[in-house]
Amino acid sequence: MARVLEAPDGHDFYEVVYAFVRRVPPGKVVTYGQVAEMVEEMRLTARQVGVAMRYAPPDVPWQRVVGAGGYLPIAKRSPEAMQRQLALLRAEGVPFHPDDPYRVDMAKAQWFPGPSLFEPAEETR
DNA sequence: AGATTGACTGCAT
DNA sequence: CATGCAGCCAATC
Repeated sequence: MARVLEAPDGHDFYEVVYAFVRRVPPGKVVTYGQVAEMVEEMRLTARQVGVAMRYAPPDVPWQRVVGAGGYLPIAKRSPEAMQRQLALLRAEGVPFHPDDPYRVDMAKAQWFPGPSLFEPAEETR
């Protein structure tokens, strides 16, 4: 049976991940792997970020975290959640590939943080 | 303490 | 291009 991981208490890496994701501006996205790298000192893996997103508080824009290459890996686990994410992203104006409506155009939509995770976003070229 | 699971990823087939 | 699988780390049992 698939066990459900308990929601984190809130004093671990989850909070750091949430703080980072909250900085992703509307219309932009980051990848699970990217977030893991940003919090590199904590030795996170993309999977852990996924778990963190699953239990993300309401104020965290979880939909702005996508899979590598702009795909939505959540599709395998939960097609419904994928549809919701898709709708939210489109509503924000996130660009998708013209020939693949299920794939985010990372070249245009990927967001990169400033030098510090807590610094305001810097201009993305 | 060992096995299992999970909003992942990259390489192999 | 589609599947499969091992590696990744923390939480659970």
